[in-house]
Amino acid sequence: MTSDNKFPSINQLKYFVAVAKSLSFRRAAQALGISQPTLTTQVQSLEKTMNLSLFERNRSGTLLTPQGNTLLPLAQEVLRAGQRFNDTARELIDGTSTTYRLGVPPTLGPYLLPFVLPELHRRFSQLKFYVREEFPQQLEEGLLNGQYDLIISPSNHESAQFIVSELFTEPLKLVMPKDHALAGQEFVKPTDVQGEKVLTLEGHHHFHHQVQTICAQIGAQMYRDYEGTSLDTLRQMVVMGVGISFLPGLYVHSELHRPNELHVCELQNIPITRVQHLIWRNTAPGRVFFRELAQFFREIVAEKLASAVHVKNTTTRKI
Amino acid sequence: MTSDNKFPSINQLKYFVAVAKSLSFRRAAQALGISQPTLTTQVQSLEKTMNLSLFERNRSGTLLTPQGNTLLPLAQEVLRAGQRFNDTARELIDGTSTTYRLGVPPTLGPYLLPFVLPELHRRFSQLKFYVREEFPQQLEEGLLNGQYDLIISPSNHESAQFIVSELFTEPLKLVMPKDHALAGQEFVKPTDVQGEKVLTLEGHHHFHHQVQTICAQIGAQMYRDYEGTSLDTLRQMVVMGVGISFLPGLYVHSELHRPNELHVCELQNIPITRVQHLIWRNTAPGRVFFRELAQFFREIVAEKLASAVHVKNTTTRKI
DNA sequence: ATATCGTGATAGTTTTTGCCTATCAGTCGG
DNA sequence: CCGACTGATAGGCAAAAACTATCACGATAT
Repeated sequence: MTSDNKFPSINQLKYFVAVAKSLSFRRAAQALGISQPTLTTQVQSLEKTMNLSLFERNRSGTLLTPQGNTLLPLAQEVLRAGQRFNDTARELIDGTSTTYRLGVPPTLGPYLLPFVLPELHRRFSQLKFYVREEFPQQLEEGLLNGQYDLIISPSNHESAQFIVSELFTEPLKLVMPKDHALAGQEFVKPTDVQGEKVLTLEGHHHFHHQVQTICAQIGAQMYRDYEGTSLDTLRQMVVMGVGISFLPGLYVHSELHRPNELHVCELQNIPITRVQHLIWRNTAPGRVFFRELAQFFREIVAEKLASAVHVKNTTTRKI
Repeated sequence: MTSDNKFPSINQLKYFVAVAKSLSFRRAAQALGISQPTLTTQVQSLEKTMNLSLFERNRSGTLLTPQGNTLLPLAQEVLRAGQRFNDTARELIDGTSTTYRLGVPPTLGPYLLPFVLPELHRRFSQLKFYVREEFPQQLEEGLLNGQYDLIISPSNHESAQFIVSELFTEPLKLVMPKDHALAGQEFVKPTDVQGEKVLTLEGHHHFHHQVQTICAQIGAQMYRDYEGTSLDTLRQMVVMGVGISFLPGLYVHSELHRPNELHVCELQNIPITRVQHLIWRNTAPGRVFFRELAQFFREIVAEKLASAVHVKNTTTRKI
């Protein structure tokens, strides 16, 4: 006796509406493609569960009761909502009209997605991404627990649960003030950098660890007193002469339109890069489409950002 | 292949929402009071008819797919619409929370309903009437074809399809200008009226025919050149001295608050009245309540309008 | 008056659907 | 590596929903 939430079935509501429209059980049954007795019993059953009369049966014709009159638009609203569900479901079938939750690292998203997403939208006008920026570690965690459907991440952690598709290789450029002693060279000898103060982002950026590794490798010292919270502040600190730094190729490509501000170069013979991947759960039902999507990413990047990054002709691989 | 309007059942949507909420088939099944295999098969069936995946099944846990995520609010909207249907149906059960379409003659409605409807609303706060004024002939036609649920009418045509419940008897008052020769008497001898010009409403008012009958009976002449379209214009014409007229007691009671304008009297020994009835179809499922309703009408009229009309202690009778 | 046609309701039967129990096959944490 | 968890599957039964055939009644035309 808590709450008799005995819902009428959608079919019964459909039958109710059909009879209300034609005011004839026989004609309504024909329109519905069912037999008249079925229609009669179903409507009776609906009336019984609702405990009221929807129709006034007359040997000649059928009329809506005042109650039926009141309930008719509500029943139609249920059917309309069902129809919307159906229509939307149909659109979603092939995966190109769906909204995916995409996670990207903050040091990549703003400099990559503006080139890629508009082009994807051009190809699949109904395809949408809900983009969120987080550090790679949280991205992977979020992908695992369902917060994301897709992430882009530099780490290709082996995991039985992920499918990792390599997108492109991005160089890390060495930047320094225009008036720096090493400025002017396109390639700088690693030995020249020894002893330089290298600035980087705060610790939980993947970028931080990578720079740390590089510094250890070439004997440079990381300047830990000032760690930026964004690539923009990092650039500003370099401009102000606090030190030198590494900046992702896509950032340089996107943001350094005033080349006189900084000198951009690379380390000689030591290609420093990071590799970005598109990653999804191997259990994701969208995995077929995700594989195509990764390919689209590569194609678009190869087309639009060839000057900044390198796209291997890699096919998706499972790790 | 026209349109696969294979609707998901309401139950399946309910199951979908339940699983989406708890992200666990077993817990959702428990919450729904069904077994886990049933839930699994129903959700699978839903996915199959929709031809997409709503959930990503992982041996440890369950996640919504992007499609499921999109469809979830739509499914909830269907359920909410169903809930509204249910809630409304529950309110409508006893008939006192329903909107009834009530038809009344134009010579009665404005002078009766303002006294009755507020009182009915006081007793049944959810009871509503959609009131429409028409001539009695159209009222009966409208009642027959379902345009009205209830009508008030002076005619008590015998009909196998109607139930007629007498409400009250209303006198027709004789009115004349203050300076008329007969003014001043409370009862006028019928013979004195012979030769008087009697004004009335246009032909399709029931009122017209009744006055016609009376005139023939007492030997007065109907003045056919000016037939009013409303009781108000009729009154104005009498005030202007065009002739004398009969006016319904309830109209006199409602509108003649300036008694010096007109003299109101009655014919001696000839009680002229009209009887109003509440009428509904004998097939109307609301007939039990309509019977009560007629009784309420009589009680309210007896209480509020005793000075203007007469209520018999009549019970409902079938004609 | 009476036969005919049209209405929805009913009876009896078959098919489909929904739900159950029992069990399986993976995954995860200790 | 084991036990505890996940959802999926198989088989069976009962309820729901469908069908055909027929009925009872009212309206209408003959």
